[in-house]
Amino acid sequence: MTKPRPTYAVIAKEAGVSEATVSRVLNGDDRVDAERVKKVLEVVERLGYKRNRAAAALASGRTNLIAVVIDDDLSIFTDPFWGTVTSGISRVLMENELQTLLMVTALNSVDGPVAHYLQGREVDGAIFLQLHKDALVRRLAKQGLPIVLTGSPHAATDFVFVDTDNFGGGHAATKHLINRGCRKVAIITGDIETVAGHQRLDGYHQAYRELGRVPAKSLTAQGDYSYESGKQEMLKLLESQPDIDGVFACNDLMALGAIAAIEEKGLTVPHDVAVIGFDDSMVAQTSRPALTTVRQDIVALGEAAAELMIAQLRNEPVEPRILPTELVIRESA
Amino acid sequence: MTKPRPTYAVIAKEAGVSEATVSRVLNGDDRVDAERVKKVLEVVERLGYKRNRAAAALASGRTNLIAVVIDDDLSIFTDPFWGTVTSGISRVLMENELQTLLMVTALNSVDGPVAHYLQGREVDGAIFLQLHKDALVRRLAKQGLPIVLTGSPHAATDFVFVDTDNFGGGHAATKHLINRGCRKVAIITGDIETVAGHQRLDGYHQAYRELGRVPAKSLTAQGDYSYESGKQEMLKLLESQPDIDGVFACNDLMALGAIAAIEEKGLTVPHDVAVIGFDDSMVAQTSRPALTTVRQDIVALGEAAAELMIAQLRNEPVEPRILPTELVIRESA
DNA sequence: TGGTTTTGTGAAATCGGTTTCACGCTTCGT
DNA sequence: ACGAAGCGTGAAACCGATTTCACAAAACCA
Repeated sequence: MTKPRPTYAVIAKEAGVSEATVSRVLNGDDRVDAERVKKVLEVVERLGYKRNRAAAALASGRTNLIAVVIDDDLSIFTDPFWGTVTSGISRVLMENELQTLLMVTALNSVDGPVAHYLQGREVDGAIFLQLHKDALVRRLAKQGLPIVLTGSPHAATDFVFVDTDNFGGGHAATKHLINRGCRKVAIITGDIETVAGHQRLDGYHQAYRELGRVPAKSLTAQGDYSYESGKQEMLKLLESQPDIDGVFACNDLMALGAIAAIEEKGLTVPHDVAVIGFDDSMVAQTSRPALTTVRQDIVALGEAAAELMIAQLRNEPVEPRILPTELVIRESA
Repeated sequence: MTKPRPTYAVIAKEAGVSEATVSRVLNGDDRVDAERVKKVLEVVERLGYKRNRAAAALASGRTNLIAVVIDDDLSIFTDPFWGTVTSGISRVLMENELQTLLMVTALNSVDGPVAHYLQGREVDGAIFLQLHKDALVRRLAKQGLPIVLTGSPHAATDFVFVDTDNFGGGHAATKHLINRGCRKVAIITGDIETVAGHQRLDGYHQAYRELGRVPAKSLTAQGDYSYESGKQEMLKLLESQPDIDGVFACNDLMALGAIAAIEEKGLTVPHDVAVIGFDDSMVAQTSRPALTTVRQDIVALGEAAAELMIAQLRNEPVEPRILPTELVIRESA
């Protein structure tokens, strides 16, 4: 019923060459007689040959597998972000004959099963989504495993990474609020611990600085990227400073929370207070008022990560990549 | 710098047994002398041995890889659903020493690279997200590849699948609307081609039937799961039948569209028209009014899929699994 | 007690590619 | 024109596990 798949032995015999030559042809070694190449390819085609990856991996030490590691802190359960990035990664890898090994796990320990797995040369490289405790990544890098991070690393390390231009996005958002006439622009940050969070805040400061002004400390509220936190922080801001007329929330969810808070206070968006979010997630398009927000191209982020990985595998020089953002103007600001 | 990882040869020598015995110990073969087992495990521990999967795969024919195949029709780019399912799958697989191979691709052809890959025994099984053209799946199944589908298959095949109780969800939603006093309940369906879409519609009909009534055909509008379609269909419904006082939209996005349409007509939700969605996605919690919706446990769906796959690999009997839904009552109905 | 079955074990074959190496032949430099 | 270098090629070693098979020792049976 299941006829055995052909092997090099069969192909070689059929084509009248050695197995070594078959291997050369199939791996694109160019110093093989053109006639033989043709012959081998013809046989391969005719027999519908498919290389056995396990055997190839064993012999060559290359698995053609790239791990995509996602820290399982529940964010994946509700945030479409990671799935989107991953799909971008996967597509590009696949185009380059690489497979995506997905690892969703709690990465707290430097010694968990994932760590073991990655150290075992079971994959040719690893792409980390979100920044994890450096320890593991650093160790893997030292072992020579090609690594790409999404999101800027904490310290000024020489890790290869891709990231959205958080600074530019924060700057553009704040600038837009100022340009449309806002005099007192607050910011609701996300987790300040993350580099992305800090960069968006820096962008906000920069926009103020360009005006020759410095935003009052009291205009900075710290949320945690949740709807609820956006609402609470906005309420607090408005109570202490009722004349706030613009808010940059560091993600869309908090922006929506902020809008809820503003309307609860009897004010309207954007007339009394203009609001800008970050991400251009699905909620931004469907909310009312529709949310003005900073769009980041998430698929492109994944694609860039994959491309950097591939470049590393080819021993090409690689530079970190910062992807531009785009301000999407809707109704809220 | 990189010290070579130990192999069976080393372990065997160190423990004073044969490689065959090492293999037996590490694969849980129980007919090995207890003393030797202990000795081998001790050496394995001491040397930090990690099995080389490529070699194991080559020798045994088992790869310990399970493919998760996602049809790349853009839905993944915006819908958190698939990422969530996948994370559930991945977690359970990993707990069982299986790895998740992610394949995001256009599956239209029965002959694309993915098809080749899956046919090449490069994975031990495949989990399909969304129902694809049966042809490929059927072929793979015939070849003996263990398969699990998420979502009910079209025909009454004997595929193993997991699905949400779409019928029950549709029924519960409609029932709730009727119970709260709605006299004329419309439905905005999703893609009627999909089984899930049909089942939700059936649930709606069943709820009516239990009242001894039959819903007018004109109360059924067909959307495509997008916000825009929900809005358009609702507008049309209200124009032809202004006395509609309840709507069951087959997903949250269309429910939000419907709400927008209703309010545009100068009516209020839920006072004039009550609205229920499906999914309990993030937008349901953050919309105003907060959306009453049918929650499906998406992570559980993934976990169930993985469990069914594992059962198949163990040659245990498997039954399709239908997961219950839960009506989450918020403000819109 | 003689013979048959069970049990634990190791030697060796095996999985299916990749890669090293040596060899013969062609090309090049002087 | 002669030795050196380069090129294409196949034989064979190799990657690191699993699995078959044969065998000795122990357990079982009548």
